[in-house]
Amino acid sequence: MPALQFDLNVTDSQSAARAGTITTDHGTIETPIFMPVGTIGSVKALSQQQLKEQVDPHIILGNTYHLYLRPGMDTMEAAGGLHRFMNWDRPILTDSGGFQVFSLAGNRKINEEGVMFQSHIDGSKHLFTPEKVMDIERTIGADIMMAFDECPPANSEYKYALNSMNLTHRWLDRCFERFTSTPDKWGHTQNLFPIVQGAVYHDLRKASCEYIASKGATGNAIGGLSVGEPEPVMYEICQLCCENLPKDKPRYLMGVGTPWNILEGIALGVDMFDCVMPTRNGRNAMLFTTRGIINIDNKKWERDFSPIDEGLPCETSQYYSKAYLRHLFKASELLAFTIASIQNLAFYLWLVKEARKHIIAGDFASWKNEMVPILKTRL
RNA sequence: UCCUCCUUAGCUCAGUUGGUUAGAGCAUCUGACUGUUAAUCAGAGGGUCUCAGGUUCAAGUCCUGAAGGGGGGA
Repeated sequence: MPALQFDLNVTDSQSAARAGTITTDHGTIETPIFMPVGTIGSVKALSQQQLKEQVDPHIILGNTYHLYLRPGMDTMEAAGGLHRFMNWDRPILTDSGGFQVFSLAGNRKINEEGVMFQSHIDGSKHLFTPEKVMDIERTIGADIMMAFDECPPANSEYKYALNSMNLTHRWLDRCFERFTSTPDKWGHTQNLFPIVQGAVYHDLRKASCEYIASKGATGNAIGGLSVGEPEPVMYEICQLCCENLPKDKPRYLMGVGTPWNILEGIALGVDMFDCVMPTRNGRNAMLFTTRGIINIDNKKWERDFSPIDEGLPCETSQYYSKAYLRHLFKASELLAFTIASIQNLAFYLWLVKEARKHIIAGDFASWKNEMVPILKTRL
């Protein structure tokens, strides 16, 4: 079965930004792309219909750790995979759960074999190995499966980062071994993306990129960023990684970020992004708009009956006023979460689409430099 | 027009045998949130302790009276 295909359409003349097309069995993805996070088989607060009609993302995320714990693989198997279970016919990418095992699980023991951890739901003990994670991601039916990695904190010392990176590389070998020896589970092609680690150390990052590139995967990810390091460091490491990863394969910067993080990432050569920020912050009353950031909880919006974001081509953003949305938040109405999530996701998708247009037009970098201060503005 | 209970933050209420600067929850306001354990978390503002006297070194707390309110009895 043909693997995922990446066609590089245009490269920006002013920066390392590029526009491409990823083709999967569940449809094409135009890059650069932002992928909404749907951890447990749902982009929180949105129905699949709302997601398609109001946000229209080419691809969404699911999470191995969360889906494995609930509903569990028996149900996933019986459902015929996540696409059928949630009735989503576009591509799905699954994070491997490495991030969760290290950031969430209370008790965990890591060794060469894998990670022993306790469920945050009922405290039950589980073992994740690279092989097991591959099996789970096969069963979920992800179009893009992420390798099982260790995500060390930003302030890791060199020795820890080195050992962690080497372990991630050895686990990567095992991921590929399992991946290549098992068939696509549900009739569509599945891909495995490896993840660069190495914390903030240049030599480690470079070595990791080379190792990851040697696997010849259909796409590559940059992990271990936006985990507490200063923004300039994040950009610096991101640039180093982009320069050392294959040009002809999509590059995925995991977990990033703010709207300006995304534009800066695109300028450095990143093609794919995901982040909980638009949905989580949206549920906490923070709106990302074409004019800047709004805390819709603030009293200043109490009688502002203008549309939520006049500059955004999204029906929901025009249909409801700021004052009404503020009222919904103040009254703890569930509709608030839906509207805010639609606004933020539609804005993120609009942002990467605009970026793509400007890359193709050849003026991405100068457009980006104009946009960043606007995106950071507090309204 | 007899008895009894109550009155403390916007709301509902804690406040010890009188003893630092009268507290909580909710509400309000303001932040935070980056491969989702998050409709979460943090901070701030807000009080003539119903009013008027009195006792005391010291009164939200004890005494007297008034006002408003709840309950009960002729």
